[in-house]
Amino acid sequence: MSSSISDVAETLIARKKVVDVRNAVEDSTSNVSSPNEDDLESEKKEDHLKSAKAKMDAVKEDNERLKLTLSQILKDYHSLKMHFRSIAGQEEPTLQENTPTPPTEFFQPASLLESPMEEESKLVSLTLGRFSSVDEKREEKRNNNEKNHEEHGKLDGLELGLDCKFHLGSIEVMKNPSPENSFDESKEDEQNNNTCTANKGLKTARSGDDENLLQNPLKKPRVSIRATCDTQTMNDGCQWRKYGQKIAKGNPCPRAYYRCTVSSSCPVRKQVQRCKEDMSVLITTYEGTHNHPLSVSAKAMASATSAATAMLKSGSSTSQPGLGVSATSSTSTNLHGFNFNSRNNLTTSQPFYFPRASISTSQSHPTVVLDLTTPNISPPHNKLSSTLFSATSSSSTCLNFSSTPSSSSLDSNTSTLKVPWNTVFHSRPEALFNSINHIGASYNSQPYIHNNVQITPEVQNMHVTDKITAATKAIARDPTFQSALAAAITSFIGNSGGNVQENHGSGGNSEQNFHLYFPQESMRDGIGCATSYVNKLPQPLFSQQKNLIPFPPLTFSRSKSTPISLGEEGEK
DNA sequence: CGAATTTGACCGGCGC
DNA sequence: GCGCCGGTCAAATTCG
Repeated sequence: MSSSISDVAETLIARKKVVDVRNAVEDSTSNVSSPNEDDLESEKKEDHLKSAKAKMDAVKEDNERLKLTLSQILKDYHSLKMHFRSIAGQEEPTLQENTPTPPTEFFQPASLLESPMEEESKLVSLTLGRFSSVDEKREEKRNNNEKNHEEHGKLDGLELGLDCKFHLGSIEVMKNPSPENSFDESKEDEQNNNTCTANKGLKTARSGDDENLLQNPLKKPRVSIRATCDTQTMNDGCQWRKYGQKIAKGNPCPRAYYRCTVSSSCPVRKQVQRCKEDMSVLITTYEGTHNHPLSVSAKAMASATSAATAMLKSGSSTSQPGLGVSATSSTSTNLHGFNFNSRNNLTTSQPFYFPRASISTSQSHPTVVLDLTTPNISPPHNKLSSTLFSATSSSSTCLNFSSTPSSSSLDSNTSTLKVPWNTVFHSRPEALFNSINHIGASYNSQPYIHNNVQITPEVQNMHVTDKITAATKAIARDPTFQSALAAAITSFIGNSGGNVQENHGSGGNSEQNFHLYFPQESMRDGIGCATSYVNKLPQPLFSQQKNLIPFPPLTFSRSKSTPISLGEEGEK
C-alpha cells in the first residue's frame, strides 16, 4: 500500500514538475519577445502574458490542491493503516496465544469471559473459526456431559457469568432483571432438567418484569431478516436442525422452525418463511442467544442482528425521519453471541446507528426487521440515495432503505430496517455488512449524524477529492464503521479461506467478493464510505492490506441445514 | 444405521 | 370456557 501511495506521490510530483517547466518556458517565451514591436503586438503580448499568468495561477492552484490532496491521502492512508493494524493487533495475539479472544471486539462473545463455563468455553473457543464444527460438537458433547454432572452449579454459574444472557440481563437487569434472557436460560435449564414446571414458574416470575423491554416483556426479542433468497434458508453460518413446520395463518407458505445445533444446549431458534407477497423474499426470524462460539460468518449475522436488537432494546428507538436512532446499549444487548455490554466498547461508546427506527411488537414479540430486499440488482447509488430514507406507510416507522413498500408478511407493527440488498448476497450473512456499507454510503446524500460525525449538505458542494477526504475522515473516525469494516474484512478473509462455494457469483475470486460487499456505486460518486476509498486504491495495495491481517485459514463447517452455495437446493 | 426431516399431535397463550 | 393460533414435541419416515 505504501508503495502505491508513493507512486501516487511521484506522479503528482512529476506532474508538478512538468507544469513548472511549462510555466518556465512560457515565461521565457514572453521575455524573449521584442520591445520594438507596435502597440498591436504589445497588446497581444499583454494578453498573452495575462493568459499565461492566469494559467500559471490556475496551475499553481492545481498544484496546491494536488499537494493538499496528496497530503490528505497520505494522512488518511496512515490513519486507515493504523486502524487496520489495531484490528490486526487485536487479532494477532488471539492467533498466537490460541485464546478465545475473537477477531475483533465487535464479535466478542463475552458470554465466555466470566462464566464458570469460561474454562470449558475457552476450550471450545480455541476452535473459533478454525476448527470444524465436528470438533466443536465433540467439545460441546464433552461439555454437556460435564454439565449434566454439575448441572445446578453450572446454571448458577451461567447466571453469574454468562454475559450473553445476563448482560442482557445486565442491560435490562441492571435496571431490572431481564426476563427475556433469564427465560432463555431457564428454558435451557428446563430442557436440561426435563421439567415442565420450571417454565411456568419462570414465566410467572417474568410477568411484570422488565419495563425496559420496549414491547412485550414476556417475549424474547426477535430479529427478522427479509432477504431475497433462492435457497430455502439463508446461510447464516450456523447449524440448524428443523424441528417443525407450520402453515401460519395468512400465509400459504409454510413456516419452518429450526433450532441451533452447534451446541446441544443452544437456545437459539429461527423461523423461516417465504413472504406471501413476494415468494422470492425469505423471512428469517431469529430468537435467542447463542451460548457457544460462533463461526466468522455466523458472527457476521449475529452482529448485524444484534445491532438491530440493540436498537430494539434501546429506549431511544423511536424514530425521526432524517435523524435516526443510535442503538446504544446502556442496555447491553446480546443476540446470537454479540454482546452489547459495558465491556464491549462498541456498544457503550460506539453505537450502531440506524437512520430511522422504531420498535414495535409482532405477535407480542419485540421485533426488528432487517429488510435486505431491493427492487433492483445493485441499484445505482444516486437512485439508492434518493430512496434511502423513504418513508413507509407502516404504523411504525420503518428503516426503509428500499424504494419498494414493505411487503412483510409479519405483523405490520413490526419495525422494519430496510437496507439495500445486494442480490449477490444470496444466503450470505457477510453481506449484511453491505447494508452497513450502504448506511455509510448514505453520508453522501443526506445530512447524516453519526456518533458525533455529521456530514452536512455543504459536503456535497465540495470538490470530489475533498469529499473523499471528508467522507473518509468522517467515516474512518466512525467506530461503528470501523467495526463494520473489520467485520466485513473478517468475513471476507474468512470466505477466501473457507468454502469456495461461498463465493457466489464471483467465481471464487475473493477480490470480486470484496467488491460485492463494498459496491462500486459509491466509488463512482467519489464519495461514499471508506470502503469505497479502499476499493479505489490500486489493487496491489489492497492485496497488501489483506496480507496485513493475520487471519487464520478458516474452514466453514456445513450441515444440510446450512446451504452455502447459491446453487444448492437448500435444506430438506 | 445414525442423523436429519417430516408431520400430526399436543400444549399454552390469547381473544372472544 | 372455548376455539384459534403459534410453537414444540416426538414418532415415523427419509436420506446419506
